[in-house]
Amino acid sequence: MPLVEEPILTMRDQICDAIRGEIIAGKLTQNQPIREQTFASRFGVSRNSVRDAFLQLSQEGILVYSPNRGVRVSSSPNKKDSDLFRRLRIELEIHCIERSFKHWVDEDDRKIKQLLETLKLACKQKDLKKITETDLAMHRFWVRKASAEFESIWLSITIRMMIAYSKLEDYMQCFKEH
Amino acid sequence: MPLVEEPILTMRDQICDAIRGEIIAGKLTQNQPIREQTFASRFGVSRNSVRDAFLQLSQEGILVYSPNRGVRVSSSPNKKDSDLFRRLRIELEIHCIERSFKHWVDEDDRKIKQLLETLKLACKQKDLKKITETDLAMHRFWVRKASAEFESIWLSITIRMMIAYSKLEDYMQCFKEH
DNA sequence: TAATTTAAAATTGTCGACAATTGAACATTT
DNA sequence: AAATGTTCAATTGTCGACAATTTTAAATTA
Repeated sequence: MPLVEEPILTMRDQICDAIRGEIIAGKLTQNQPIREQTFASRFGVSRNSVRDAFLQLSQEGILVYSPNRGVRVSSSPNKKDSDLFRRLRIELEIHCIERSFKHWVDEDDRKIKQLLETLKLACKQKDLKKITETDLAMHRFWVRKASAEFESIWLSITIRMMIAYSKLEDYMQCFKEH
Repeated sequence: MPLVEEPILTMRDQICDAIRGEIIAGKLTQNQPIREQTFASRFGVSRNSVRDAFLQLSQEGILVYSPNRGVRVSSSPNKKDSDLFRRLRIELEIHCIERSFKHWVDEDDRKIKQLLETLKLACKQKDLKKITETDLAMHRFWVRKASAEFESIWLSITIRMMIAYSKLEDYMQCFKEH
């Protein structure tokens, strides 16, 4: 039996992660409509599971849902909005760190250190896709550690920022904070 | 043709609103499991639509989802967490007000004034259910006016607060702010 | 009796089929 | 030609059925 309960990945979560990845990687452009059948065929599942994922991602804000018209990739927020998202995100993360500080164990430390190394390497290589992915994974790790309750809110906010910014400076800045 | 486009209410949205209402009204208690079939029968729809609503409410944080085990009403956050939620909520609402200020029209003013009257009355009668509902509707109104993008995040945060607090003082305090 | 195993019932997960809605191309009217 | 109406294909919405999983209850064993 594992010490820390690993979260069960549902089909829906897998599809969500895949779509998020494609959007962050820039494979899907802004306002592009996304069809249920396309992804159903790609993953070899029925439309129903894809539909679940679409609804979740809409709630998350990375997709925009219109009744009877399906979903499209949401457009990036303006400067003021993404500044707000950044503030909210930082406030949330600080809270999560404080909250999970006392439950911190060596295992976690190793995990974070490893992710930091990956991030450092990715920064040097200026591999934006990898930087984004690793950064997301790292922050997500300790937010989830604090509470699964926070994870969904945090993800909603962060994912919107990620649509907006694809600049290297932001990630350099993130180092400082760590 | 209406001047302002009214949002289309899907079956899913209707079910979500109903469940939110029941939770806020205290008909569903903390950690109580909720069955798909129960609500499917109640609304006269198939389990699929109810399932969609459950997933959305889980993403929102008012329900907690476990794979293969369904959903349960989430438990109320502790003091520190709900304080965080309150800060985030206020920051979001201020942003939304600033954002939508220039697009404000008389129609909106009337709507808000009317809601405020209802709220005042409810406060005098100490009708907690009605206070909560009206307060929610009012704030939601101008958040949505600012941007539908914000609405889901705002709702996630606010709904968590509402689970936590059912005190009158909070609502009296909200007056001051208006 | 307490612990374990087994069987059955309840519940969620997934699918394919069809209904309802939308969008686009084409035809009709003014 | 522009506006309106009509058909048809593509897409989403909903349903019922069955598979997979979990929970509950009963039976068995030590």
